[in-house]
Amino acid sequence: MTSHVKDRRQELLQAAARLFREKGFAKTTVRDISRAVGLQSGSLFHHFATKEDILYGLMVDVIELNTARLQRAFDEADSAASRVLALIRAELEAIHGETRDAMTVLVFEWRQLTEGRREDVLNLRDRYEALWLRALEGLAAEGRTAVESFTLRRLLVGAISWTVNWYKPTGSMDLDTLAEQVLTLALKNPEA
Amino acid sequence: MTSHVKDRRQELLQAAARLFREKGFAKTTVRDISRAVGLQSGSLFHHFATKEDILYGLMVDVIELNTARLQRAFDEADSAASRVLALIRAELEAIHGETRDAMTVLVFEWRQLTEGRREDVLNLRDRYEALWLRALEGLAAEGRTAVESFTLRRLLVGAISWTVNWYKPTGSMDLDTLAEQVLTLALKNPEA
Amino acid sequence: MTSHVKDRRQELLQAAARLFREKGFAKTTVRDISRAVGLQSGSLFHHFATKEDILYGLMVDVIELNTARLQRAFDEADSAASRVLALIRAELEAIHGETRDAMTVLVFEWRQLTEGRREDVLNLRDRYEALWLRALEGLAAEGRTAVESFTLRRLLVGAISWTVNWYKPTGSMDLDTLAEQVLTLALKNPEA
Amino acid sequence: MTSHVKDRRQELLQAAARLFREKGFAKTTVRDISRAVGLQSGSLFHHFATKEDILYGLMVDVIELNTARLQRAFDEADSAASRVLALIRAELEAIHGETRDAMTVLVFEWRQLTEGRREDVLNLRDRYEALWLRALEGLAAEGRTAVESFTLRRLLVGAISWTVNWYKPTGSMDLDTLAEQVLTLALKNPEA
DNA sequence: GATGAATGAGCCTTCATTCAT
DNA sequence: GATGAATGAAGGCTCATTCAT
Repeated sequence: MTSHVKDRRQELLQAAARLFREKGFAKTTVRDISRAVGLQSGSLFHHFATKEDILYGLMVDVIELNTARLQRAFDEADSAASRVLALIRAELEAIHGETRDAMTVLVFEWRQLTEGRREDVLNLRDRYEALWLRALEGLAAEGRTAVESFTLRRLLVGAISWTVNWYKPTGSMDLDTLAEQVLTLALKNPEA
Repeated sequence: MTSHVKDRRQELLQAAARLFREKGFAKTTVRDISRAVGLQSGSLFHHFATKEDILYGLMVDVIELNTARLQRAFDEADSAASRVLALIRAELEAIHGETRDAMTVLVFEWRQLTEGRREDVLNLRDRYEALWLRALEGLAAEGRTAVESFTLRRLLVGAISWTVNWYKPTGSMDLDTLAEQVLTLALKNPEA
Repeated sequence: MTSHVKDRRQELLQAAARLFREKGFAKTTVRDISRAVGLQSGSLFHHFATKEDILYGLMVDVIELNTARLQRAFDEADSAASRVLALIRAELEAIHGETRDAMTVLVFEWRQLTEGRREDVLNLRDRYEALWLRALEGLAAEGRTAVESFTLRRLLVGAISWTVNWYKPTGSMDLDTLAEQVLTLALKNPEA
Repeated sequence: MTSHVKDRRQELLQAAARLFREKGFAKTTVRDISRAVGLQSGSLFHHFATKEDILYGLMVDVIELNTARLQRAFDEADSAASRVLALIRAELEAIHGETRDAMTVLVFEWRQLTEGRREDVLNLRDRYEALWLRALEGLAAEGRTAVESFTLRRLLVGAISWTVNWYKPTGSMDLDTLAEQVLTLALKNPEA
C-alpha cells in the first residue's frame, strides 16, 4: 500500500469519526463524509465497501492505537497504584485527546455495527481489558481496593467514558487532576 | 383526556422505548412502533405529530417518574450515607427495573433530539440533579467523600449509567449489593 | 383486497410488462414503471416490495392465465390432431395477443429472476407442459409424429416462441395459418 | 495489429461472452470482464471504447465465423436434403460447440445493442440467412417441404436456437441425432 | 380516531468511463 | 499499454409524513 493511499484512508476515517461524533452514524451521510475530504460521493467505494466498514474501520484503529498506548502506560509504571493511575490517565487521554472523536463513536455508535462486527470489536477489546484487570488486581493484592476487580473495572469504565459528556479539557480541571479523582474512587482509603 | 386515550399514549411510549433500546432510534421505523401496538402506520400520527415527539415524550415521562421516585428516596432516608445509598439504589432501579427501556434510551439516544428539545430535557434533569447534589453535600459535610460533590456526581452517574452495558439483575449480584458497591466508590473510607 | 387495489396491481403489472419488453428488465427503472401509471417512484413500494417482485408477479400471472387457456383448448378438442392444433393456436395467441408483453418477458427475462424464483416459475410451467405432452402423445399414438414427443415439444416451443422475433399478426399471414404451418412441422405426413 | 494484441482482444471477447451468457450483459460489469483476463478495470478501455463495443464485437465475430462455417457446409453437400442437414448440423454446432457462449449471447442479448448496432448485426446475418434460404429452396424444388421456405426457416431457427435452453451435448442424444430430428420437422414426408 | 395509499426527499451503493501517472 | 483513484449520474429502496375516505 503506497503511503498516499494510507493517507487517504486515514483522512476519511478521521473525517468520518468527527461527523459520526457530531451528528451520529445514522444521520451522517456518505456524501457528508466524501465532501469532508473533497471527494465525490461514489469515490468512497475505492476505500470502503460500505458505510459500516468505515465505522468498523475507525473502531478497530482506535482500539488498536489505544491498546498500544495502554500497554505502554502499563509497562512504564513502577507501583500498583501508579499503574492504575497511568491507565486511568491513558484512557482519559484517549477520550479527550487526539482520538476523541473515534473514542466517542466507539462508545455511542457501537450498536450500529452488525452482529458479527460487534463481536469482532468485543474481541479486540479483550486484550485491552485484560491489562486493566491485571492492574486492578495488583492494587487489590495490596488490599487497597474496596470493590472486587471486575466490578470495579466496570464501574470505572463507566465513570471514565461518561466524562465525554461533561468534562472539557480546556476547563478549570486538567486531565491529571481528573485522573487522580478517578483513582480516588477506586482506592479504599485514599489518604493512606 | 379520557383514560383510554392516555392508555394508548402510554402503550405507544412503552412500545417505542423497547424498540428504541433494541434497535436504536434511527433504525426503528414509525411502522415498527405502530405495528407493535396494533395500529397502521398513519394512525400513529393522531397521537404524536412526529417521530421525535415520541422520543421526547418518553424521555420527559421517564425523567418525571424517576424524579418523583428520587424525591421519595431522598425524603425517606434518615442519614447522609443512607440517603446517598437510597439515591444510588433508586437510580439503579430506574435503569434495570420497569423504566429500563426508557432510561436506556434517555442515555443513548439523547443526541437524536433536536437542539431545543435537548435543552428542555436538560432543564427537566435539573431538579433531579439538585437532589443528588444536596445528598452528596450532606455526605461531604460529614467529611466522608474524597471527591468534590459536583465531580463526584458526574463520575457516579457515569458508573451507574454504564451498568446498562454489563449488569444483569438476574445474575449473581443483586441490585442492593451493586448499590453498595457504588456507594463504596463514593466514600472516602468505606470501612469507617 | 378491494377491487381498486387489484386494479392498481394489474395496471402496474401491465405497464411493467410493456416496459420490460420494450427496454428489457435491466434497463427499465422503477421510476419508469411508476411514471407509466402516474405514481411517484416510492409508491411502488405499497404494491411490490422489489423490482424483481414485479417481474415475478407478471410471470406468475401470465403462466396461470395461459395454463387455463391451454386447458380449455385441450378440453374442447375432439381429435388428437385438432387438439395439438388448438394448443399451438393457444400458445401463439398468448404470444401475440393480449398477453404478448408478459409472454415476451417470460421468454427473454427469465434469467433475471433469482435462483429460487426461477425454480418457482419452472414448477408453475409443469402443469402447462404436462398438457402439451399428453396432447402430443395422443398424436404419437396414432403414428402421426415423426419425432419422439418430448423432443418434439422442445423443438415446437422454440419454433413458436421465436415467432415473437419475426411474426406480425397484422401482416399477410393470420394466426390460424401460422398455427397450421407449425402443425405441419409436427406431423409425419401432413397430407395424410 | 501485432498478434499478441489480437490475442488479448480474443481473450477479452471470450471472457466477456462467457460472462454475458452466465450473468447477462446488464449484470456483467466491466470489472468482471477485466478481472477474468487479469486486467484492471481501466485497462479494458484500451481495447474497447465502451462496454457495448465488446458485445457488438463478439456478435460480429461469431456471425462471421459461423457464416464461413455455414458456407463450407453448404458447399460440401451433394444433395438438397444433405445440404439442409449440414446447415442444421452446423448451426447446432455453433450453438453447442466452441462458439456456444457467443451464440447464446447473440440470441439473448441482441436487444441490448443500440439501434444502429442492431441493424449492423442484422445486415451481417443477411448473407448467413441467404445461404439457408437457398438450401431450403433447393429442398422445396424437390417438393419435399410442406412449409414455404421463408416461414420454414423462421420456424427452424426458433427450434434450433431454443435448444440452448434444454439440449445438453453430454446427454443421451448426440448432435447428429438431434440434427436429424430437426430435419425431420422440415421434411414433408420424412420416410420417403 | 383509524386506515393505508401516496408522497417525495433522500439514502447507500453501483458502475461505465476518464485520466494523470 | 497498464494502473487504479476518481468521477458523477443513476438506480433501487426506505421512510416520516400527509390526507381523502
